[in-house]
Amino acid sequence: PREVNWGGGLSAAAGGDDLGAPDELIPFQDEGDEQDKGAGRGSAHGDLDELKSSLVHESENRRASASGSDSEAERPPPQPRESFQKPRDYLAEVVRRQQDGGFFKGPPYPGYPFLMIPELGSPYLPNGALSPGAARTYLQMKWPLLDVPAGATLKDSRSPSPAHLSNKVPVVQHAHHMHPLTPLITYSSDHFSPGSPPSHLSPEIDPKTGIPRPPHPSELSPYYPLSPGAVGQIPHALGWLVPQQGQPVYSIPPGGFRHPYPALAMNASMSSLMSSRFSPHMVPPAAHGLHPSGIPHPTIVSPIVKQESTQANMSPGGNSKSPGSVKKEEEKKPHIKKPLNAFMLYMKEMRAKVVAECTLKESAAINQILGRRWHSLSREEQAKYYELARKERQLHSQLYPTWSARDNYGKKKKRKREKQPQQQIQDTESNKKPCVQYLPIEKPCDSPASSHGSMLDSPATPSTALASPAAPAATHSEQAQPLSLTTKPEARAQLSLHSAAFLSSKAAASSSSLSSPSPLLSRPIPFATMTHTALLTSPPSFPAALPSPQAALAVLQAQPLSLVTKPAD
DNA sequence: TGGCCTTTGAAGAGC
DNA sequence: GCTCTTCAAAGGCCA
Repeated sequence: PREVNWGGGLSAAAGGDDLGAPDELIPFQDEGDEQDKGAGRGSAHGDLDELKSSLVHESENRRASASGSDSEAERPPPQPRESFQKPRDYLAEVVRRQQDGGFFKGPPYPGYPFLMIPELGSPYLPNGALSPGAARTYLQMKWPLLDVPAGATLKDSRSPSPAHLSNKVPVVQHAHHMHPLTPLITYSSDHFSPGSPPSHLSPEIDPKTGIPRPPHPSELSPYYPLSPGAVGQIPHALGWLVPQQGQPVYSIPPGGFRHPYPALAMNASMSSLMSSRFSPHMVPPAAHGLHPSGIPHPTIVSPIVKQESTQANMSPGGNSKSPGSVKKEEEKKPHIKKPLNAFMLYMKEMRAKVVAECTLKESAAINQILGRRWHSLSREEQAKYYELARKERQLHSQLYPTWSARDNYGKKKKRKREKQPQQQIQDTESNKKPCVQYLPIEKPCDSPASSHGSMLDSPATPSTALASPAAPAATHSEQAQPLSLTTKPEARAQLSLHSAAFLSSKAAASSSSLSSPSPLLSRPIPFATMTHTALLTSPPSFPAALPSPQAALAVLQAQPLSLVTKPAD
C-alpha cells in the first residue's frame, strides 16, 4: 500500500516543516486559519464597534419612533443593551451579526502583566537580575482562590487596615467584588531589596524558630524563580500575597493567620515569602477555622463562608462533643479551593474586558465568549496561562500537600445530574424546556481554531500545547483532552465526522513528514498526540485521499487505528 | 435564598 | 486506560 505522508498534514499546516520547531507543532492550522485569524484580529474591535454602533442606531431609531423626538442633543448617550431586554438577546444579536471567528480577538493581555519564563529557561541573568526578555510580559498574579466575605478584613489592631500591613500582604480578595481591571501593584521593592533582605529574613537562621531557613525560593522552586534582584521589579507569581495600592487583595479568613505554618512542607518559595509577608505582628492570635497549615493562601475559604450549612446541628454552645463533633471538626476546616486551571485564569483576567466590550454581565454568556476567545488564542498565549496554571497547582500542592480535589467533593450543592443522552432525546421529543442557547446552534464556535468544524483543530488542545515550552506537563487528563473535549453527544459525532474529513483533506494536501522528532518530544508523547501521530503517520492502508468525509469515516471504521507511531528518521 | 447556566481544565472515581 | 463526574470563577436569572 502506498504510504501516505500523514505528517505533512500536521506540520505543513503550521509551516510545512517537521516537528523540530515548536512553532510548527500547531496541528490543523493552515494558511486559511491564519488568514482567518489575522482577519479576526484585525477587525475584531472594528466589528464590535460597528456592531455596537449599529445596535445603538437601531435603539435610537426605536426610541425616536416611540417618543417622536428628533432631538439628538437631549438624547442621552445610547447604550447598546438598551435595545435588548436581556443580555442574551444582545449577545445573540452580536453573534448573529458577527461572522468573524476572531470577533473578540484583541490584545491578549491588555490589562495585566504576565509572569512568563521564556524558553523555560531561567529568566535571570547570572547576576540575578531579570533578563530583558523575561521582563517583557508579566501576568498579574492575583491569586483568585480566596473566597471570603467582602466585609472580612484584618482585625489585628496592630494592623488596622490591610493597606497598613507592613509587608503589603494581600489579605483581601474581593473575589466577587473587586473589579478585575483594578491594577495590582507589584512586589514592593522595600521588601525585596536586592542584597538587603530584612534581618528576619536571614537566609541561614529563622530568628523565630531558630531553624535554619530553607534556601531561597529560586533555589528550590522552579516555578517562582524570583531572584533577589528581580522580585522587586516584577509581580511575583505569588502576587496573591501582594496587595494593591492601598487596597487589600485578599481578606484574611475570619480566623486570621497562624504563624508559622506547621503543616507546610516548607518549600523555600513559601518559606521566605511567608515569613516575610506574614510577619507575626499582623497575625491575630486566634486562628479559628484556619486551615491546619495556617497558610493564608487564597484558596482557603472560611468554612463560615462556603461550608455546607449544618449550623442546625450545632449545639448552642458550639462545643458539643456529640457524634457529630467529628463532622463539625471537618466543617471547621477551611475550604481549600482547587487551583485555577488555565482557562479559569484566563477568564478571570479577561472577563471584565469582555463585559466592557459587550455590556454583558451574564456570566453564562460571557463564558461562552471567553470560551471562543480562548480557542482563538495563539498557542503562545495559551501557553502562558497553562504555565501559570501549572505554577498555581505547584504552589497549591506545596501549600497543601495533603489536599486532594476529592476534599471538595460534595462541598457544593449537588448539581442536577445531567440526563443521559437518550433521556435528553426523549425530553427534546417531549417538548420540554430546551436549554438556553446563548450562542447560535448553527455556529457554536466561530473561532478560527474551529474553522474546520472540529474541536481538534483548536490550538487550545493540549496536543498543541505540548508543543509549547510552557505547555503543561503531559498529564493523563491533558493527554486525553483532545479526544474528550466535550462529552456532548452531538459534539462527539461532529468530532468524529470532521476528524475523518480532516484526515481526508489533509491526506491529500500533505507533503512533508514527521521526520525529525522535536526536542520537545523527548517528553512522553501525550496519548492524544500519539493518536494523532499514528493517524497521521502510519495508517496501514489509508488512501492518499478520500472523496468525502463519509468515505474517510468508513475507512476509519473499517480499520482500527493503530497507536504505533512512525519511528523517527 | 440558593441553584442554574456556561465555559475549559484538572483530578478523582469507577469500570 | 478510558469515561464520567465534580469543582474551580463569575454574575444574572429564576424558582
